[in-house]
Amino acid sequence: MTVSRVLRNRGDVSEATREKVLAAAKKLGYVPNRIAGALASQRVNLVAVIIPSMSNMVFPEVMTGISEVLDGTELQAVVGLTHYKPDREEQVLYEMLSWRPSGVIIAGLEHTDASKAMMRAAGIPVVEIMDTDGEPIDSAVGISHRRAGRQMGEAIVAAGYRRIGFMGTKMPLDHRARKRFEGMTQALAKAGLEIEDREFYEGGSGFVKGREMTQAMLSRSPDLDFLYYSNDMIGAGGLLWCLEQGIDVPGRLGLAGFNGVNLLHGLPKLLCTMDACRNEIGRRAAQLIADRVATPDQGRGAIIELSPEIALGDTIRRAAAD
Amino acid sequence: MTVSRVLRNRGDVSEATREKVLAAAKKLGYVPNRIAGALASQRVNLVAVIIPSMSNMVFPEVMTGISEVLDGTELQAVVGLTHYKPDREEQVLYEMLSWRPSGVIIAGLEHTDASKAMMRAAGIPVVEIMDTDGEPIDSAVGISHRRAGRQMGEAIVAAGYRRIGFMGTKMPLDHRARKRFEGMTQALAKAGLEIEDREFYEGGSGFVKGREMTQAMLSRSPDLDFLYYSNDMIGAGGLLWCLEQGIDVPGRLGLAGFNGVNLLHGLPKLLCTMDACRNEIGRRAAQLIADRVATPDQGRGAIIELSPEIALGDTIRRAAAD
DNA sequence: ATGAAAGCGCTAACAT
DNA sequence: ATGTTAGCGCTTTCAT
Repeated sequence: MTVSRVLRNRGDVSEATREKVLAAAKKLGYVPNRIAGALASQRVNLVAVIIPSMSNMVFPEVMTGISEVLDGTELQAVVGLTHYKPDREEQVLYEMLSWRPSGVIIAGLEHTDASKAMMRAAGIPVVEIMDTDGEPIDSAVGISHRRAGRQMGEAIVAAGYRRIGFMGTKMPLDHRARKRFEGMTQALAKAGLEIEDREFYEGGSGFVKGREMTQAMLSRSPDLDFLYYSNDMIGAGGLLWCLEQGIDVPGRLGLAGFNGVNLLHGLPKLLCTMDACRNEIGRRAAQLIADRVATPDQGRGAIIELSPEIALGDTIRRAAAD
Repeated sequence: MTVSRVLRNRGDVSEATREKVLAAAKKLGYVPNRIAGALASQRVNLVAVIIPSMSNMVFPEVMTGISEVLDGTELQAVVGLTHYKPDREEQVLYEMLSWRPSGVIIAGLEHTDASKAMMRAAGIPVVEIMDTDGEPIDSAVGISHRRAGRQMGEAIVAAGYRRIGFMGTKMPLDHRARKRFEGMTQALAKAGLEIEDREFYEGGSGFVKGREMTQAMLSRSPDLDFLYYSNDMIGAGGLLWCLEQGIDVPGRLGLAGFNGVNLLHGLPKLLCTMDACRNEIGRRAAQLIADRVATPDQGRGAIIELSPEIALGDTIRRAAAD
């Protein structure tokens, strides 16, 4: 009836009745039932966001980017966490699609066949984020982690380092970390080098982890002259340890991380890193969805590859050519 | 029809038909429409989680706690962000309640009258988290920030510090930070002391912010012998700066933060802090909701106050009584 | 500018 | 063990 029209600011309703309805609604604490609304209208203003975790630095920032854009629209993000498990991802996706969202933003390009089938069958815009090394189902926004690893490898070689150690998470399913590692390996190989030592850890990434691993690796392989960390948190821990030991960074030993975590600016030395473009990825992905919702038959299959630069900081030698 | 029964594992269905239905569903990529289901059954397995932000350390950990518990149930968290703005909270709440969730977990005890009315009228379990200094609408899980501030103040006084400076966010609406500040002031007053200098900042909490503020405050008030930071990130920045300046910490100058951010273990010195019990708050709140959903007429109005201890660390003098 | 009626895709209760 | 029927609370369309 008329009430419905008022609450959606739709159709022609006289100002008088309009106000009357609004007043009554407020007094009764009436909240409309969107479930019924969505069922009747076949429209749901929800965007499913499916990401591995909230406990590292990266995804909260992606979420912030998504919110920045969606807050300017009718759309609402709904988050589901997969904990890097493909079958959990499948289940979360199923749950979310059962609410018939207007779009899906999902981390990564690797999914189970069932997940892919569901996303294709859903008939809604799907944006795969973080990574562009692979074949997206529909659209993608991210960076090439393989290239990121390669660029860092090239920078390390160019700076004159030769004996490189690697530290990362023990996560066979963190495809992006794997791709960075592959890129780095490839760049080193081109210079006739190999990773000399490596160490993998489980659990949260804190400073302590970085310290412990660095100590372990350097006592095992004291001749290393560069340490590449798969994220900035452990890199920062390693940096603090090295400085305490009086190790000359970046002269005797170079260090680099990944992610470009701004919160860490303010360490005794600025860690060499590479921005993962977290906020921008979130914003661009949300924009893609918003545009597709507004204009359903445009922009399918868009691929946006961002190109972060290395931030050299103070932990890698500058101008080795001098 | 029967299909519905199969997909919900309900009622008596023969194994044969069951399998047939499942196979067909999988092949067609069929995902049931929960909107219709929810409308028909008047049950929605969603829990609305309403928090200020995702970009500091605290709420992602609360979310992790919530997920840990909810993952063992049929319930699903749906997050809405308020950015510390009461009217945005009201709007987000309205949006979420319109989906008729099974429960609400909301940060803080301060809400607009309209928000409170909505929550009371919703007829579902509501758990207000983080804070217990006030009157909850229904249940609450948190710590007393006033007491936390007081305890820290007492510890500072007991350690023999006398000239205290405070640094916090310029956030009139961060009630918990405000309550901690009040508690601290009160404890100092009892010892005849006052905060001698204070500084407030805007924007993200990074190490750099802590460094800059510490430098500014100490050059303005060089006689301070203790600095209390409203969070660990800026405290860590301050600590790093002080150590670089060669300031004797905790001898000449004591430092303390708040939150108990484990990621920061591994700094050159362990920052004195107080755990905000983020993960446990999330878990207990989720448990409260889960229990109420299982047994609707039990546990209304439960108030769980957690009692974190001060973690002295290395930045406050021990055993001043010696 | 307002009212009336049909139906969105399920679940619940009741047949069979 | 399976089929049938009547809504759930809205939106949409058509009528007034």
